Amino acid sequence: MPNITLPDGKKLNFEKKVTGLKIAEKISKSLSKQALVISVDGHLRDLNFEIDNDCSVKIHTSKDKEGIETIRHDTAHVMAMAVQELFPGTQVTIGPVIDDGFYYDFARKEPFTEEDLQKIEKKMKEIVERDEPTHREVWKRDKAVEHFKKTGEIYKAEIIKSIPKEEEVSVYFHGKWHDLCRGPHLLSTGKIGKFFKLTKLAGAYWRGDSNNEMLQRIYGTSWSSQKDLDDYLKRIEEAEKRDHRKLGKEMDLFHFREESPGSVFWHEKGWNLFQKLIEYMRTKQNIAGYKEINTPEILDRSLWEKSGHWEKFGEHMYTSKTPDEKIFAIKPMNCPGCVQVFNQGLKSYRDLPLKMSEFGKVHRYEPSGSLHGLLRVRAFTQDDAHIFCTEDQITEECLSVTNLILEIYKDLGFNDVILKYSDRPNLRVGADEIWDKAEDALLQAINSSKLKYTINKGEGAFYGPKIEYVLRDAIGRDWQCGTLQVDLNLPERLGASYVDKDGSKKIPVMLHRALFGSLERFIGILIENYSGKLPFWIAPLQTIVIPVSNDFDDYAMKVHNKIVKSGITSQVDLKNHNLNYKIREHSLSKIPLLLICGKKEVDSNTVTIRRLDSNKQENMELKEFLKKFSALSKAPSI
RNA sequence: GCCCCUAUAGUUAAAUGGUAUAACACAUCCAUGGUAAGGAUGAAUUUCCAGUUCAAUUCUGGGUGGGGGCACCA
Repeated sequence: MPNITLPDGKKLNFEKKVTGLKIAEKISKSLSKQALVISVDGHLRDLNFEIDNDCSVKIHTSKDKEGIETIRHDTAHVMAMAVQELFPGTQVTIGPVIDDGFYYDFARKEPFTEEDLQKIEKKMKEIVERDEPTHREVWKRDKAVEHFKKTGEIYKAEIIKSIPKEEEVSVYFHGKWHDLCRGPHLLSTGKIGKFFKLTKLAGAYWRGDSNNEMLQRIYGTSWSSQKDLDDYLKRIEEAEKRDHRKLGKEMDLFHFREESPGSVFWHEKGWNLFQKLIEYMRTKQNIAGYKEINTPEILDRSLWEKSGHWEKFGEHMYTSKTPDEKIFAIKPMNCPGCVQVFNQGLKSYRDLPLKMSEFGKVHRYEPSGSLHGLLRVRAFTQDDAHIFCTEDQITEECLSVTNLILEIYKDLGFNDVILKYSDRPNLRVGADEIWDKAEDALLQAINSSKLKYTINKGEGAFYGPKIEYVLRDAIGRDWQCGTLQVDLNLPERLGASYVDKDGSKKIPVMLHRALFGSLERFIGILIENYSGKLPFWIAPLQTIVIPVSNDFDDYAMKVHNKIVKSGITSQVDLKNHNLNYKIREHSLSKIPLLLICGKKEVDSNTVTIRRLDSNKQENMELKEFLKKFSALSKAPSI
């Protein structure tokens, strides 16, 4: 007779077979009400799953990840039910749980509309009201395939074929409606509650493969209380408010236009931010021993053929034919150009490691559907560098790249960084021994960095393993920015070599690295992270000087000129508006410092500071202000 | 690239088979002001190409861009 061990170690003994629900009832009335699913020896089961052996269990409520995910999974089922009731002939395919919600993919000729979503939601509420009971059946594979084929559910039949032989084929019923599903599920449709919302319509390929037909996906979210649902919707709204595309327009940083989709038109303020970041990086890299170079944007086709890009990357490359019929490519990467710089003159082992950096603007013909503001563009500037070194130097160089990245992210307010490590893919170049070495070296560097990391098996580049640096922003989103790749291929292809101690020619290892990745993308991330309120040292426009009335224009100009001389970006606002108006206007455009100048300031040779998001006034001598704030114009670590 | 949605002034929005409204921004004038919108006046617009129609910004088709996803991100 089953002996049930609870998470706190307590044991309960039952006379005969028992279900999760019974166990919950025995523990407490409130638990039996809140119980959603149960883990039995680590396997998630329905609450009416019959237990007849000794085991450990944990009963899940909406407070657990397992509980809330089951609610979402059930909501997906209820949605599919509603869709099939409203639109007979629609086929269901898959409907998994995702972060904060769920989706279900449907096959139907006519597209769903926004109004359909309302109808579906209404129908879902009806189904919740009907409180259809759930029950689970295990079917024979053949019977299941035949059944779903007969009912016109071709996709389901296909899914069954791909279920591993040793797994059961289970079918869940909610009332009469049923779906092939692994489960577990709640006891009835009423249990999901009413705190759900269908959020968006989308297309999605069957089995995620762009060669397959496109299905219609409906996304939704589902929670265990109205408050959680409201909080979630609020969170989405807040994230929309910090959208860099919106803020970029409002703050007059940049714009995009039809003539060049995916390329940025930088305005004065945005370009200032861009240049500040480059200046900052340049300083950091000089300190770290990099030599900055610059290589041509347009290079002859033959170089790209030699490097392998023509073949492997050709469809993403812009090309250009000259009047005399020569074909050039606009560089999609900086590496071949950099290797050519390395190739100038004989290099000795004493020159290694040789770190060459380049703020190189590259162009890639990205698929139109992937473009997204600054985050995915067709023309962007990489903070690129290539480190030529020996195999023995890989670990040390990787470690120093990692440290540099951490310093830089920290200066910019990102302290939460994780690594993604990708090792050898099936399709690759180079001998296994070299891969062994490269992977060991990278792993050593990762381990000594003490950062958390994940392994992406087989996801490395064809020419070598890589690390990707992922930072977490102020609202918990992860962004992959920096990357470090070991290249065992390109130096050889382009004939790079150095003279070793013994006088023999050797091929150097090349490390590709980028810290921000793309300046454009990083600026997008920065804007969203700070909601546009960038720290003083990096702000696109740091101060605006405002005279209290026109009588003080001269003094305001004088203050402005001194500020500009001290290296702080400043504007002076002499427009015909009153003080309140100007303060409101410039606060909304997120200028960190407003300097007010009136009679008081003129008489005492001071300025009155108003900081963004504060209504305090600080009066200080102009000299003191210049000293204090030009120091604050530097990055924290410089 | 694929699916769906979408395109009105500098921006954000409204309206209509008979060429369009508002707010903010902008310009001029008045007001010269002390920490988040002072007042008056003014100028300015239907994404492009076809089609239907007496008439298209509105309806239909297509192009292009934008948005949400999918795929892609070497």
